[in-house]
Amino acid sequence: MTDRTTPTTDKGAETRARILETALRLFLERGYDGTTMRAVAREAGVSVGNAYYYFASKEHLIQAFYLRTHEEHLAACEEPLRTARGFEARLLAVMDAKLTTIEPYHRFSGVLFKTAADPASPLNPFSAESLPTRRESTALFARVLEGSRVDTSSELWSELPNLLWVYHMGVVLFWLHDRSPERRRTRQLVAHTVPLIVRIVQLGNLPLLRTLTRRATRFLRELRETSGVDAGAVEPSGAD
Amino acid sequence: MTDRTTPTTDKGAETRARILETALRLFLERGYDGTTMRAVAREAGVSVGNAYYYFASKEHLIQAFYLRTHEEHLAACEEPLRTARGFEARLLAVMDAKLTTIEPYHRFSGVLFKTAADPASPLNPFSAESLPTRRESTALFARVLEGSRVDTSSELWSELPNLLWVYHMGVVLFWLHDRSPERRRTRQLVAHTVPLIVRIVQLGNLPLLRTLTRRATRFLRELRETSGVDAGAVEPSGAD
DNA sequence: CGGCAGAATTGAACGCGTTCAAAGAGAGTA
DNA sequence: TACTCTCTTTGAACGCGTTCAATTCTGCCG
Repeated sequence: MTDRTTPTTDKGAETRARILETALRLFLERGYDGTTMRAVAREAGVSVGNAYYYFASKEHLIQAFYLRTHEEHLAACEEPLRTARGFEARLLAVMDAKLTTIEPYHRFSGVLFKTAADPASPLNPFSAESLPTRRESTALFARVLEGSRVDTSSELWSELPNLLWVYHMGVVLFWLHDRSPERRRTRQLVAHTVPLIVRIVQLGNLPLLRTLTRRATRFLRELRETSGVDAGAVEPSGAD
Repeated sequence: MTDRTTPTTDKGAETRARILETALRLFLERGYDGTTMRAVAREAGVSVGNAYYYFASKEHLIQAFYLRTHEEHLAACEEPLRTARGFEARLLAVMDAKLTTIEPYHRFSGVLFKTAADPASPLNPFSAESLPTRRESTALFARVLEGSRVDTSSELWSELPNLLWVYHMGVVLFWLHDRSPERRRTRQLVAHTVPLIVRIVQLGNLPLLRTLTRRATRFLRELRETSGVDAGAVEPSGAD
């Protein structure tokens, strides 16, 4: 959860929202380190203690960002996933939407990732706390496949949504370190790697590579199942 | 660099070493957050200000850890790389050495990675500040290839050391989140992925896959060259 | 109306990482 | 010895995130 206390009164909910909006605004204006909890409280018209009544820490305010971009990304994918046909076009659309969605937050994304990378942080993408979000993301990639003409008999089929999620995390990692204007290099990375992925998935069905694919798939499943934070194999038909 | 000031006198060098050793000991005893700069200074018999004279920040003390494990890893690879033959055996040996080397630091590795993940941090593996270390690592993987019987005519040849370095970073990332006893899951990951990598490299030379390999290689090189922090293509013969 | 329980709010205080003006120590020079 | 320059060391002070005992607000019951 993002907050320590879910407000029970309307007034409380309003205070909480005011603190959150102020924090997000200041983060964008001054960056994470440049924003103090005292400043957030002052500009929101409350005391510091009150901010901590609704948010357990400064990091938890950042988490609100993460959730916001995630939801924006889901929304931005709706239209392309309804219209686009073919694996490549659909994957490209989803990745493009991701980069467009997170672009405004690049300047302080370092802090976001910094806390997200900490295995103990609730922001960590592998943590139990962010499991719902991860499930939604994985389901998104399942939908990418669903509308594609990818051979569903492939051994890789059931593991592909998870693999694509990992790929997408890798792209975000690259994006974080991308200092080129308008994140052109990340755009290039996507433009080059998406067709590559499409080709590899196709090739995975060749008789020559069957054994390799099977071994890889079996290991991936085992890895997922022995993990404490399994997002599950996402069957396109079962995804919501 | 790890320090702000390189001591010019013997006494200064001694003080610096005492602070560093105390810090590393306390980090292991109490963890990163449990260790205060005041405690480090007290136990080292100096003032807080003095600690900051030699180390720009608490994070810079952590960087000493990183450098230490890196050097331990290089040393641990010497013997296997002299004796082991074949791509698979050599890569396995290097990865095994890595996991063994970093194991003692797993309990506070979260903090290490947390700061390392920040693009602005000097600890960041992609930063200019850690370029020398990255070069050494990449050269290590070049040596893995050097003693192997991998077809050097492969388009992939010159990019492989960099790719293996990225693979090795991925394994470390996995390791950070691995809560299994003795990091068994990471060991499994290596045991399964190393043979997979060997196979893929071999397959990359098949006529059928030539085009794919060439496209991938060209993009990798371009990516590396347009990057501000290029570790360079490491030719095995030129590696030291 | 009075009283009360729980939610909401306060702000002083704590411990932390970090800074900096000032003082000390030591070596070279006249 | 006295002066000076640079390297080293000091510790009080600053601003930060965070905590918590105390207070105020709010709706509800008798």
